[in-house]
Amino acid sequence: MGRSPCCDENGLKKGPWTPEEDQKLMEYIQKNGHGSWRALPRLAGLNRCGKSCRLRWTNYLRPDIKRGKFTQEEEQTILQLHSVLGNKWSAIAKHLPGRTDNEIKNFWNTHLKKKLIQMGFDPMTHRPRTDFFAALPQLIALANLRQLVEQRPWDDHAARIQVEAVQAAKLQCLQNLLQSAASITTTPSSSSMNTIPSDLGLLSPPQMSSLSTLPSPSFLESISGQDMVAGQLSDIQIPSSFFEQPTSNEANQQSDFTPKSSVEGENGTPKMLLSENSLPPLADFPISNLGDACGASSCDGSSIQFPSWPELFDEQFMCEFV
DNA sequence: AAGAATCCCAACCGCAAGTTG
DNA sequence: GCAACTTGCGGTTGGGATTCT
Repeated sequence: MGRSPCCDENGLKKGPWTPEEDQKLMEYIQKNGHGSWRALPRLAGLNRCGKSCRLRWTNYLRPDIKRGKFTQEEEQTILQLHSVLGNKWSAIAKHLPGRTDNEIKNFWNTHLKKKLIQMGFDPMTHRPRTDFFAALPQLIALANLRQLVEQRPWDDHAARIQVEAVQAAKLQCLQNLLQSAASITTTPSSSSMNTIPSDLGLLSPPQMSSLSTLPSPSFLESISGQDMVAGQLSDIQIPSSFFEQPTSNEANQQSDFTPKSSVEGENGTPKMLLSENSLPPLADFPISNLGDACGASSCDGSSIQFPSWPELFDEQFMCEFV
């Protein structure tokens, strides 16, 4: 179970701070500074561990702390900094005077992250989500709901959503297969024909451009009927990096967003990562789950089971693609 | 009105980096 | 160089508040 909690030692108090404790801590620090946090509780007459005192001070009692709702400007700043720095909350907090890393982290986890996901963006990369199909059932359900509300028969617009979705699913699948083929030529010992490792490299830019009809935020916006996703868009601005090709700096940052275990092979040699000029991976979507209400993210680095060719591609589609 | 579900955030946990002797 | 100690950081959680059914 790991080491025992520091505050369990000597029966030190845990949990919410009382106003009396706050008062003691504040008075002591204002008088003497915090000095050694470990020694502070004893000197201040508090039955807490130093760590608890430090957190209470830095996250709550510090006089320069700004409380209350985050402003639009702060929200914008957090989004921009997060797109560059990732989950470096303390670094982000340095750019927001009066805000603590904990507060920013909470705000991110409870508000901004959800907004980005709802808008179809990957909150870690700040780029359009590649597992958009995970949200497809919800989108279709919403389209249905809208139809019910308006008491109208299923209209062309909603039908078009389904057509586009199927088309995009096919493109997605095709890309996976192309990746598979590429991996076979480069890694002969790789997995079986029907199991595509999701950490493969990407298609080259020309190949990618041929798949550029895959869903984008504008697509999401278009299928929203101007009121579904657009409602979310109205109160949040899209970070400037969303539709740009990644810069080399961004590519370097990628390692911050990716758990080391999924980046490095067992012997520590790096597996194929995003190339500097590539778009984000499109292969994270488990096709076999199409139509299921999936979780918020499917970027789990696991393998993807593929259905057989005939199930997915009719001749007409292949002709269109070719 | 009441119970269930969800949201929110203060606080905790544990790891890693930095410091000291 | 090394071990012990301290501090900082990011992820996670418990439980109160709020909303939904």
